[in-house]
Amino acid sequence: MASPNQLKKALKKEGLRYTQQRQSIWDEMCATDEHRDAEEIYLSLRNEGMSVSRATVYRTIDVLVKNNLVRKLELGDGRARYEHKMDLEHHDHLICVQCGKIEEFMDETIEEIQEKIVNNLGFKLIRHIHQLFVICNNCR
Amino acid sequence: MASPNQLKKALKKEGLRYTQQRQSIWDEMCATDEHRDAEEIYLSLRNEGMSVSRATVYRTIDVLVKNNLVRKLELGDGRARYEHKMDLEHHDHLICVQCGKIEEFMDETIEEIQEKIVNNLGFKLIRHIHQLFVICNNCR
DNA sequence: GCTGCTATTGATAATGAGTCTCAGAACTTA
DNA sequence: TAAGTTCTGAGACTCATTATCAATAGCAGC
Repeated sequence: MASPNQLKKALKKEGLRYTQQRQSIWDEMCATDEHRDAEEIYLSLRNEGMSVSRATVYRTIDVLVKNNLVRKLELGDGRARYEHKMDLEHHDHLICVQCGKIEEFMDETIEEIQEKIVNNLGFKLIRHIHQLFVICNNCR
Repeated sequence: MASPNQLKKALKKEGLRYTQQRQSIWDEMCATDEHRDAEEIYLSLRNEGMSVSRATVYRTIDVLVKNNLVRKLELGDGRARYEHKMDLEHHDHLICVQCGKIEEFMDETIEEIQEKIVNNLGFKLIRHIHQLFVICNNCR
C-alpha cells in the first residue's frame, strides 16, 4: 500500500483536497512496477469495485506527475504509460520491439555527458528521455 | 530537390509503385531541415498547388520511415514530427520546453555505452530515442 | 501505344487517447 | 447547519491518425 503521506503532502502543496479517489489511484499505481496506461489503471480500480471515472484517473495522474510522484513514459505506441517513483533511483528504459517487454537501465557516464552537452550550449537541462528499442534475448 | 533515385530504389525494393504524390512528398520533406509534422507537409504541398490528400501524406511518410529515408520524432506534444535522412550522420535532439526550438546533438561515447548496455543483456539494439528537454539560452 | 490487372489515391468516416463541461456530490469553514 | 468551494462522473468533444471504398493511374505484356 502506498503511503498516504506523500500524496497528502503533494495535494496540500497544490491546494487540493485529499479524496478517496485520489488515494486509490495513487495506491493502484504503486501496487505494481509494471508500466500501465491510464485505461489499465481505470479498469483495475473498477474491477476492485472502486467508484471512479476515467476523467478522474487522468486528472489525478496529472497531479501526481506534476508533483513528481509518477513518471509519464511515451513509448511511441500512442498511449502514455506511467510508473510510480516510490523507489527513488533514476533510470531509463529498454523496450523490446517484438514482445513489448520493458527493462530498466542507468548509466552514470551518460548522465554526466548529457549535463555537459547542455551546459556547453548554455542551456539548462530539465528532463530527458532515453529509450533503447531492442530485440530481447527471448525474442531473438 | 531530392533525388528521385533513392526514392525509386526504395519503392522498387518494397514492390511499390513510383507515383507523383510519393515523389512530391519526398521532395517536400527534403526541402528543409526543419522538423515538421504531417499537417505542415500537407499544407505546404497544397499551397504549391499539388493535388494530394492527408491520407496519402500519412501513407507515404510511413513508407519513407519504413525504408529509412525519414525519421519519425515523437516529442511528446501529441503529433509526430519528421526529418529526412539525406545527410547521413546520426544525431539526437535537444528541445526547449519554453519556445519549442529543436537542436541536434551527437556523442560518440553515449552511442558506445548504449551498445554495451544492450549487448551485456544479450539484446540487439534496433534504434533509440534520446531527447534532452532544456531551457535554451534565449529563454533563460 | 493499347489492355487489363492491381496498387494507389482522395474524400470522408471512423478510431481512440485524452480533455472539457457542467450539474450534482462532498468537503470545509464559520 | 448553511454557504461557499472543490471534486467527481457521464458523456460530449477534440484532434491526430487510420480505415474504407469507389474511382484513378502505374505498369507489364501484347
